[in-house]
Parts: sequence; C-alpha cells; structure tokens
Amino acid sequence: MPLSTSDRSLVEPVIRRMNALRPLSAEARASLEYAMLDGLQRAGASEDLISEGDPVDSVRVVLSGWLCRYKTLEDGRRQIVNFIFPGESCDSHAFLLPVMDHSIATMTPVVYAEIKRARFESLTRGDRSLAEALWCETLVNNAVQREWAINLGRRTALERVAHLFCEIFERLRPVGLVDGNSCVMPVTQMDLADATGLSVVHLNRTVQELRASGLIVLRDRTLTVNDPDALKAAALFSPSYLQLYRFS
Amino acid sequence: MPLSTSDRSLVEPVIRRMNALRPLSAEARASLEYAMLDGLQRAGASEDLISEGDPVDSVRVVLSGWLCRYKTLEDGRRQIVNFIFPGESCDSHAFLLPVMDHSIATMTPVVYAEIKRARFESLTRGDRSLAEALWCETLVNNAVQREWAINLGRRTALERVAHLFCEIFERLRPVGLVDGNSCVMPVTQMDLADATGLSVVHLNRTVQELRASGLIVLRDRTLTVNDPDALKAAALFSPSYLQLYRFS
DNA sequence: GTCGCGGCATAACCTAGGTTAAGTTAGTCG
DNA sequence: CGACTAACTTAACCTAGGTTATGCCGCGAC
Repeated sequence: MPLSTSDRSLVEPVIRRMNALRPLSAEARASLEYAMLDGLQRAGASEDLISEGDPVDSVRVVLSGWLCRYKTLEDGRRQIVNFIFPGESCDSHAFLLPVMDHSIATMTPVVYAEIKRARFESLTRGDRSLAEALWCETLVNNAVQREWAINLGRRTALERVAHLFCEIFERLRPVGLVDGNSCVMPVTQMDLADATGLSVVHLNRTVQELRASGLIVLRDRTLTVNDPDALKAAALFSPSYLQLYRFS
Repeated sequence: MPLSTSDRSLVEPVIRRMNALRPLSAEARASLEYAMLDGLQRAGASEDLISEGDPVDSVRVVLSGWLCRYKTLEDGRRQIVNFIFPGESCDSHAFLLPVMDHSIATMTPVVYAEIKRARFESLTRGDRSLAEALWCETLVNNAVQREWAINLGRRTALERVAHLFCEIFERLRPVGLVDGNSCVMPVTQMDLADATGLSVVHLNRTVQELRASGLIVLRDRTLTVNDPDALKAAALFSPSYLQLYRFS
C-alpha cells in the first residue's frame, strides 16, 4: 500500500516531533508512519475518547485538533489538567496501569491514529530509539504537569491565563501551528476557565484585562501576541520545562 | 560483602514496593538490593538534593525520611508539587532529559540510595521486570500530579488539606509507616501551605477547622484520623489514582 | 539563665476572585 | 424569517482566603 502525499503530510508533524525528542532510525520512522496510517480515526468536537476508570488497550496519536485531559469531582467541578496538541500522543504506555485515572475529550474535531497495544509493543520493542522518544514524551508531560501545579497554586489569575497562552504558543510552534504572532484558539472561555482553575466570569474579566493592557488580541478564535516578551514577563513564563531546545 | 540484617530491613520497603508495581525476578531483587546498599547516603533536613536547572546523572531511592519536589517563581512564591516518601525513587530516568525542571529538597533527615546512571542502566537493561516497575512508578507519579492539579484548581481549602492528609496516609500505608489510625507528620505548616497553595495563616485556620470538627488530631508531629471515611468524604478523596490495589 | 529564633496560633482587616443575574451577539434549526 | 441556544460580556454583590501584625511556646546557643 503506497502512501499518498496527503497522508504523509498528515503524520509528518508527529514524526518530526518524535525525532526531535530522540533521533529516530529510518526504520522506526517508516514503521511508525505505517502504524499510524493504518489506524486513522476521526472524532467530532466535545467527545470523550476515553473516560476515567476505562481500561486502556491502545495508544492514540493526535494528528490534528485539540484535546484535553480532565478530571471531575462528584459535584461536577471540572479541572482540565492538560491539553493535548497535534503531534502528541495520548496514552503511550498507559496500559501498564489497569485503568485511566482521568478522561480525555476532544475540544475540536480531531484526526488521530489509534495503535493497538500489541502493535505498539512490537513497534517499541523493535526499536530502542522510538521507545526512548515516547518515554521522553512522558517525562516532558510530567514536567508540564508540575508547571500546571505551580500555575494553579501560586500564580494570580492574570499570570495564570497569560502563562497558559504562552505555553500553548510554545507547544504549537514546533508542529508548525503558529503563524507569526498568531495561533488559533479554538476553545471556549469555559474551557480556559477549567484549565486555569477560575470561574468563567473571572476568566472573562482577566481576558479583558489582558486585552486592555495590549498584551493579547483574541478575536474570531485567533490569539495574537504582538509582544511575546511582554506577555512572558507578565506570566512569569520560562519555557525550559517544555524541553523545546530539542526543536531547533 | 554479606548483607547485615539491619541493612536489609532498610531497603526492604523499596523492594516490596517495586515488587508490588511489577513482580520482580529474584535476580532483579538481589541486584537492586546490592546497588542500593552500595550507594547509601544521608542528608539532613531542609537540604536541596538537586535544584532546578541541574543536570541529572543518578537515581535516588528514598529509604527513610520525607522529601518534596518544588518549584519557585522569581519573586519567591513556592509551590510544593509533590512529596517523596520512603520506598519511592526520585529521578528514575530523569537523565533522559538534560536538566531538572524542578528542585528536590529534604523535609526531614533522610537516608537514600544513590545509583549512578551507568549502573542504573545496566540494572534495567538486565531485567525487564525492574525497568517496568520503574516506569509504572513514573506513570503513577504522573497520575498523582494530575490529582494535585484538580486539588489546587478546584477544591476548597478544607477539601484540599483533607485530601492531602488522605493521600499521605494512603501512600505511607504500603511501606508500613501507618500505625493504626496514626502516622508521623514531620513537616511544618509552612510546608503544608506550600503543598496546598494556601497561605500559612489560612492553612492554620483550616487545620483548626479540621480539628474542631473532630476529623483529625494533629499534635506532636503526629496525625491521627479516627474516622478515615469521614475525612475521605470531606476531602472528596478517591484513592484509585494511587494504584494501591497492587499492594494487598 | 536569657537571648534569639522557628513554629504555631489568633485577630483585624482587606482583596482577588466567586456568584448571580441580565443583556448582547451570532449561529443554527425549523 | 423567527425561535432557540451557546458563547461572550458586564454589573452588583459577596465570601474565601490573603495580609499584616502580635503574642506565645519551646528549644538551642552562649
């Protein structure tokens, strides 16, 4: 089965990202490509791909669209604990644990590749570099999670929202989704509130404040940051935890 | 070099914990034991073992005492993002990334085993079960980090502190550090405040409130929970994210 | 002994952010 | 076209939690 050009361009960001985390052998690259194209899936916006308590038996790699990991309390309070962007994988190795401790939902329509556990294991067993790239991804994920902890625990509302915008920018950039000073922001203010631990009303107030101070323009689902350094300063943002040096 | 009984009892909780995460082969157990006893170290309270930005070239396994992972903002605001308890390891595989994204400090005097990267890699290369146990630990860690996110973002002060106490209890239990309804609580209220994202004053108020309602007794560095179910209910605590089923 | 200090406790006051409510806009479904 | 809904906005009000300050206790240094 020959690969079409359009299919290749779909999975290319994933290969590029993995390769930046750990240089992949040509064979690893090819077999990962095939595995992904074998399991292409689509989902609409606001769908749960997997829920807390579900057993895991496959790995999903996001090709386009935004997803989030979230947890809820009994009474409905919801916290988005992380976003998942194109080029990132969802549950790499998660099947080492019996069930999910959190849920994963789409925030936009999404294209992803689903790789079954057995195939995934033969992929990673066959090539050390791929396995290491995936583990690096898990470690970076862990670092992001820690940054979210200090974000939620110690930053003010303004710093928090600014920090989230900075992080989104820096995570979208290596997969080619930042265009100059702009990127898409295809999520509702409700989602942003759940990600920053704020109420929707206060999230809106904070966005207005960022707008008024000229730090951001957010209109038509597009975020523009004219002076990134100023936004970073307002956010107390330092990108080292994202391990971006790997993407030159 | 024969192992003394006292040395064995020191590393026993680690072996037991790893074995619960993944059943270890007899050889894995023995070589891990030797590697740990080879690198025994001590540290006093309130010492940084490693700081944000430092390169990592060894793995530390905690044998006794409490540590924490923390991050700070430029202006000194500090967030403890996780605790590290006896039987847990610090930086397993962290050397896959170039530098630490956070710091690790002792909260009490600590005994730990330091295993150099090369030796660690030969240990895990030699035995798949040990490697898997350590990766499981990383995944559980990640799950704990997510729970901390919802704790900081969505729980009230009372729920947060109660939740932290519940988690500490459940993490200390499998390594034999819970005695009936009590465990040691060798940290200052300042530390608890930094872990829950509260000010010291409000942490103190909250502890008073938990005391007044009869949910906890905290005295002489000892925490007693007479009615664990009541505390769990107040905390909206559900232990599944800790993967404790593994420890019977 | 007492000086100094770190940890705990409590009170008075204040503010960041939550809550409730209402209005606007824009898109979708008949 | 109008009805309905989801997302956003703004205002008024309120409270959880922060800040500042003061006092107490216990302990180690001298």
